[in-house]
Amino acid sequence: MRRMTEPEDVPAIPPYAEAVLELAERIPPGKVMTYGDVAEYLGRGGPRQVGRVMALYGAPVPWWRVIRADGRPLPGHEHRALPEYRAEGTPLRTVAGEPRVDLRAARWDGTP
DNA sequence: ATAATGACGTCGG
DNA sequence: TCCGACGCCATTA
Repeated sequence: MRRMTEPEDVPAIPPYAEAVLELAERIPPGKVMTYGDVAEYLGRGGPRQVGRVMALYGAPVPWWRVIRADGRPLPGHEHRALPEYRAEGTPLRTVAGEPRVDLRAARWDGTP
C-alpha cells in the first residue's frame, strides 16, 4: 500500500538547496561565482548557506564553478578542480606559485 | 520554541 | 601571508 507520507529515510532536498543547485548548473563553463555571489543573486540566505548546500548536495553539479571570494579552489580538491579550469579555459592567475581563479575575469554575474 | 552547525565574508592585527 | 573574532541565516536536533 501507498503511504500517505513520503518515507523519512529518503532525504528530501530542501527548497533553498534546489535553488542553489539550479543556479550552479547555469554557470557557464569558464566562469565562476563565489558563495556570496550565489546568495546575493538568489536574494536569500548567505555564503554559509550556499556552502552547506554544496557540501551536502553539490556533487552532481559543476561544484568547481562555485568558489570562495579569494579565488582559491577548495582545499583538498585542487587536483579535481584545476583540470576542469584548464579544460574550460577559466582565467587563472598564479600567486606565489599557487594557481587561483582570476575573479576579475572569471566572475559570472548571471547574465547568459 | 531555542541552540547548534557550517564548501563563507570581512575586518583587524 | 597567516590567524582569530564576529556576522551571517537555512537547516537540523
